[in-house]
Amino acid sequence: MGKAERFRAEADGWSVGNADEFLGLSADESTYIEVKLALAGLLVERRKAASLTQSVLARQVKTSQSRLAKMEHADTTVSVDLLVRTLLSTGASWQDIARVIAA
Amino acid sequence: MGKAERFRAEADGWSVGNADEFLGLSADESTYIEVKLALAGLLVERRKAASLTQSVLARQVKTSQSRLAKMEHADTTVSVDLLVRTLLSTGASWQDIARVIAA
DNA sequence: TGGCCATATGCCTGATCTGACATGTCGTTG
DNA sequence: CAACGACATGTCAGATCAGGCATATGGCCA
Repeated sequence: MGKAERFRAEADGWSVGNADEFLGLSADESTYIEVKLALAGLLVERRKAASLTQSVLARQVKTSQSRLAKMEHADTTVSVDLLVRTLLSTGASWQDIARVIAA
Repeated sequence: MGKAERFRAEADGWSVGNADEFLGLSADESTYIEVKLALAGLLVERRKAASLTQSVLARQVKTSQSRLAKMEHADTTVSVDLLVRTLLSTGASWQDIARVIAA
């Protein structure tokens, strides 16, 4: 990743749709980012639904508020791995995960 | 991870179902492993469907035969991240991914 | 049996990720 | 405006992962 950084800035605000050809991202790269964004979105959604602050949720899932903030923005320093593990520890099921990934 | 290693031995042969309480795995841990196994399975499936050897596919997706072998076994040194990226670069869509994760 | 091919495993090195702290921004409220 | 709470961002040490070489194992067939 790296080109993804420039992309991220634009992606803010959760403009859901097509990341696509913003700047020479291959189809695979943008799909990968979209998956991350989808997972990040689910995380925010779940936290809000439970009306928790980032700090509180962070404590519950054993990470820091700052990392959680990065997860919610699909920061480039956050892997799909971390997102999946964190979602699961918030009680999400793999069906929940599949659902958001399925667009 | 770590407990997961012992688990892996049993998981071989793709006994799909419940990894569950094999040895003190929390629900989250086993769900995480099941997701990995599902993705790994899809990878094998796709490779076989294209009748490629690990070496050939490895070259195509720019990795090594050994790492690909580990991916197909959901080895503990392989992350969900790598599995997802590799699947995408074999041409899988995120729907394909969602489908297998959804059990 | 020996050679060959496909796959699996061990291991090391460099790359990337994770957690956490410190600090910054923004919005609200007294 | 000052103080506060919630969220965002920069940074870095330590942890984990990725790539790939070397080698091992397991068919298969002459």
